[in-house]
Amino acid sequence: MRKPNVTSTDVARRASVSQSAVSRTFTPGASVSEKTRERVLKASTELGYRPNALARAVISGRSGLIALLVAYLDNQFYPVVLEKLSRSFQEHGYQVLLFMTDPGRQDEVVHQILQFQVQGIVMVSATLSSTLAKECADTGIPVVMVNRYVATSSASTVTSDNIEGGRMVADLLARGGHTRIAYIAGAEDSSTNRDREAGFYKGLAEHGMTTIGRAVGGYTMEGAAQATLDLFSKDKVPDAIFVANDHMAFSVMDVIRNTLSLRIPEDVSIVGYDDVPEAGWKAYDLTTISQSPDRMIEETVSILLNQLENRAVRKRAAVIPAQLIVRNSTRKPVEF
Amino acid sequence: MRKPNVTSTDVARRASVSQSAVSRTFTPGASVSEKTRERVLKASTELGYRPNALARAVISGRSGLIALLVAYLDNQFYPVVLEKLSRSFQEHGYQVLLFMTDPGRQDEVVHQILQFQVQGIVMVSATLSSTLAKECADTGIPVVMVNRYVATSSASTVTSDNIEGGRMVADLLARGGHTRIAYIAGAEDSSTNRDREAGFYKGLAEHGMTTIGRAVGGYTMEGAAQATLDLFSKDKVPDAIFVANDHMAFSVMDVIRNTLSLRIPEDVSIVGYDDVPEAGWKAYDLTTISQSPDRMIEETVSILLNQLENRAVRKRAAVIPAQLIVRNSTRKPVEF
DNA sequence: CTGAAAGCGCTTACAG
DNA sequence: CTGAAAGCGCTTACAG
Repeated sequence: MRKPNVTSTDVARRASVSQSAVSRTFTPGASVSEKTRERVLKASTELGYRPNALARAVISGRSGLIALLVAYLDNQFYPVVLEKLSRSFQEHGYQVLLFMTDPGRQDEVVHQILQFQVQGIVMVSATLSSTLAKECADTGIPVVMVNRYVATSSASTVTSDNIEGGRMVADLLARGGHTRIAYIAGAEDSSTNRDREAGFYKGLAEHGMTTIGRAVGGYTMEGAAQATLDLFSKDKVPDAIFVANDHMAFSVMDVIRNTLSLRIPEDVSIVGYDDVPEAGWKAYDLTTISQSPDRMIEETVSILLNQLENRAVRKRAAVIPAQLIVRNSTRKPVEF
Repeated sequence: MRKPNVTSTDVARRASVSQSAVSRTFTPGASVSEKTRERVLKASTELGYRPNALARAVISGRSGLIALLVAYLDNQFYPVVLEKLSRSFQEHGYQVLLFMTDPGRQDEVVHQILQFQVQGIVMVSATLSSTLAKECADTGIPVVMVNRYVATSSASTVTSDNIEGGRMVADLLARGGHTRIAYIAGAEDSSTNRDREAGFYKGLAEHGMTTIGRAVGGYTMEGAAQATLDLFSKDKVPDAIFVANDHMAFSVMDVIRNTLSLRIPEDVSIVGYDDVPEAGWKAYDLTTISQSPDRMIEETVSILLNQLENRAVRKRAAVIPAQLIVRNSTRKPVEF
């Protein structure tokens, strides 16, 4: 037996009150007498009534929906962020509309998003074309990009202090006595890669050093494996590699140990970036930089909710301090 | 400059047609002349009109929303499933509403879900109380539980053939010449654990064998680490362990190698379940059972969409064949 | 093919 | 506090 959808009118009839009274009962802060409220609640339970959130959204202009755009989840950093973000929005009374985007097809997806009257958009490691960013801004929908930075955009950004993070890695490797340092890049066009690399070179320069090699892994494990082989096919092989993120670093470590039969950290030190859960697993025990996902999420939610409540607020760019996590994939600096 | 929301009426006015004509232009299959359509489209572009999907949902009774309930994402199996499911629903024209649930608070969450008039619910490794399952059934909202099975429920289920999977593991270990075999369980009350364990014992029995020990890891890495220490603190230590899932198996392997200083597979063989991406990483190279997530997702989407289109369809229980993936965490059977 | 009109389920001034 | 009424943006018979 399938119940036809129960509406506020049905409840009103049963409780012998007006439809408005039913609506008020389910509107926090609306004025209803205790007696009316009780009758409405009783009738609602009996009929199995549940307010239609969609109709409410249409009339109130507040959908309670936040769109979350994610490009891929194989790098464990994203599930972590996704889970924390979702929980946080839920706790604040918002629902999360999830969109998996393909690079390049993001604009198409955003069109769908806008149809659903989302109140805000969070993009994780994905960037919005400037046209679309403007479109959102015009519509008054705040956009926060997490882990990516686009200068021209009207969107807010939340990123780790990638430049400082890169610098810290350089410092650790330099003080560890490494002399043949290499870098494995992520996607060349990503702001995270640019900043981590820039900070890394800056940090090396402070020690009067530079890299002996560079290869591009494109943020994939396969790319990183190939990049590693490339670096070790040269005359001068690295004694330390900074890999643009942990996800690639695991692949680099596997190749170094299993294909090249070298020891970590005795022959080569490896440093990653992100401090994803696997970095703490003993098989890798990877020295890395924590992006402090908790703080990133906190900032993201706070920026977005602020903009929802006070539409005058301008975009913001939050930079979360980087934190060095020293494990055993790197030789210890002498001072340690 | 913030555009006020553009509505179909605005477009109608600009295009000098009726509001109905605008609506029809955006309704696939509705009858509009080419001339009208063009005028509407032109006006829409000029004004930046986008149909309000929420209003459409209210009137048509089809929200186009599917709720996805996930309990946690730290086991990489879930992000994989989540990503594939989302993409598949998107491709079929549905949007995904994501809910992270806490065990025990699932009913509360489902109440919110129902308010959003979702057309279907997919629960990944989460179970619905029977009360709530009935509530959904009454409302005519199909529910599919992935990776969990509840006999009494009116929900459809999609699971790996966990019994056969467990049996295959037993067979592999028995034929590998192991004589002191142990089992590390997941959450005792989960159907996946029950079935994997039952199949495992059944398979051992076929070889006239049984286990020498059993410990409970509760599907967490910490629990699995402790379970491993417990098993190795007995007089008779295992030479093979079947761990209820890969996520725990990684922790087991770390403890065996780093804390107990034993070799895998020379001293102990390890088998997991799920074939998550990390199982293929060389540092673990874990023998495991693939749940064939692609096929699980395919079944899930197909069951749900079928029920949406033809409400007469009853619940279904799909069982996906298990597939043994032999890597190097296990001693090879003599026949190999 | 087209427009006027009714209606989806709700919120929210408005007047009492 | 309460109800009648207008209205959110849309779809969909209905009559032409």
